[in-house]
Amino acid sequence: MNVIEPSANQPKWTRKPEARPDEVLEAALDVFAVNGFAATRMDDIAKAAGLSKAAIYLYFPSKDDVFKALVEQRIGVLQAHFDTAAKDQKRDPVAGLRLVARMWATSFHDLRVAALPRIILAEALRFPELAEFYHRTVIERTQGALVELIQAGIDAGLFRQVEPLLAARALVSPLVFEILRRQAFPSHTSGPPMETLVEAIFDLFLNGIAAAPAPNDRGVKP
Amino acid sequence: MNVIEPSANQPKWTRKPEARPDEVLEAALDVFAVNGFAATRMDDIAKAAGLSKAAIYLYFPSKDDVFKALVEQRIGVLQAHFDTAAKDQKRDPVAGLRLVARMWATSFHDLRVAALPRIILAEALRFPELAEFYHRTVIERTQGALVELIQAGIDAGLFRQVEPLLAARALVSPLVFEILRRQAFPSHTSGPPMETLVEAIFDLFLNGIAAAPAPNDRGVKP
DNA sequence: TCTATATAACTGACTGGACAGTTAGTTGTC
DNA sequence: GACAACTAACTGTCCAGTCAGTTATATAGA
Repeated sequence: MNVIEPSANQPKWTRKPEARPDEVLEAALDVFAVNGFAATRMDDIAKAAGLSKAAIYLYFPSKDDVFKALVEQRIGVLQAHFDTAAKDQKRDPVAGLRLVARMWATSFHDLRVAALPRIILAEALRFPELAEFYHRTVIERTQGALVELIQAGIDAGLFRQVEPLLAARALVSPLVFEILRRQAFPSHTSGPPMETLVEAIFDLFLNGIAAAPAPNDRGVKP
Repeated sequence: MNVIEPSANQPKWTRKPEARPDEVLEAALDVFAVNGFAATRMDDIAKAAGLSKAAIYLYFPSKDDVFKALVEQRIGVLQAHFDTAAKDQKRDPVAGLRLVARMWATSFHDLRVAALPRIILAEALRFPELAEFYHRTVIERTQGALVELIQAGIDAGLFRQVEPLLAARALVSPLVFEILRRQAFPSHTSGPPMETLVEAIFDLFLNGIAAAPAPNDRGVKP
């Protein structure tokens, strides 16, 4: 929560005005992440950005639009990561899947960004187009990449003949679940750090889809 | 969305007044499920219950309390199912786990009830005590039951030496995920009905934790 | 280098609508 | 006629969005 302050006192807009929209979005992310959408006041965002509420309306037509712009900004970046990385790895499906899982963890290392999926979920009814956008840009693409990798693994005889889409969700859902869980129940967030957890989830997943003699069988007691 | 109407027209309170709180909660469930918490007006609930807004305040002190009462009412029932069933099945962990998964599907067959987890997730920040209550009554208990079953399975040599808590979440999360997904992205809800999906998810899960020669290996192509 | 003027960036104070919660009074029942 | 069940209309507050005005910057002319 970095409130932007014009150094100490006087010069009120020495900062470059063309940076303003991004500053507003940065502040908005801080505030939305803590309060969710509905409970966030434009005044809060303004204060966090070191501006007055009216100034925000110079750059964004409405509160809704601030939120949409924020999501598009952060999600665009995130999603680009995913599918370039996935494409690179078509040769080695296991490595590809592991990479996607790890990127997931690092992408959501910023807790403010991790709050976005929760907020979108919460506001999906109010912003069907936004939900649709998120689905198209993030969910479908990630899913698509995973499905391809899993299918490649099946074709190569590395994985069992599972339903790829189902398997993709089996990998993603514990990760999403964990993110949501940590936010909704902050008092029950003991346990290993995200990175370790991702490895464990991935191992379990891999064992679930691995062809008969599990290639990764540490933990098995014969 | 069954609006309660005093049959046709006149007799305005021939209904038993002691049924009123439950009628209000029933109506509230209808409305909250569609609109979420914040966007639901007390007038909406009142209308759905065939009452005036003021009448609701005769039975509940505030909107928050209506919501809390609703959650407690619906969740209490749901959770009772889970752990009795789980206790019965300690002898056969696989059957026990399968039963819990299936009960899950049937419990959330009522789409209005399925909306509750989403709403709680959305409002967790606003109602930390409610989130806490939900965690205690639903999450911890379900998790506890699953962990016991999984541990029993490991002890019996049926399952690999996995982290039981992690495995429990690996089973639950795709189910929760599916429920949330269907609500947030109603336009992308093709695919098999919940029941079929639960079976598929369960099979995949079972393969993930099964001891070396998978006891359930339909789907494997040698 | 020093005003003067134009204009860009911004703000304080306001408006209007929505809605949770209240109250004074009405309608029905026994 | 006494009491329970209920309601219409009101109150107060909160907040998104607006607007009339203020403060800084850029440019120009002297």
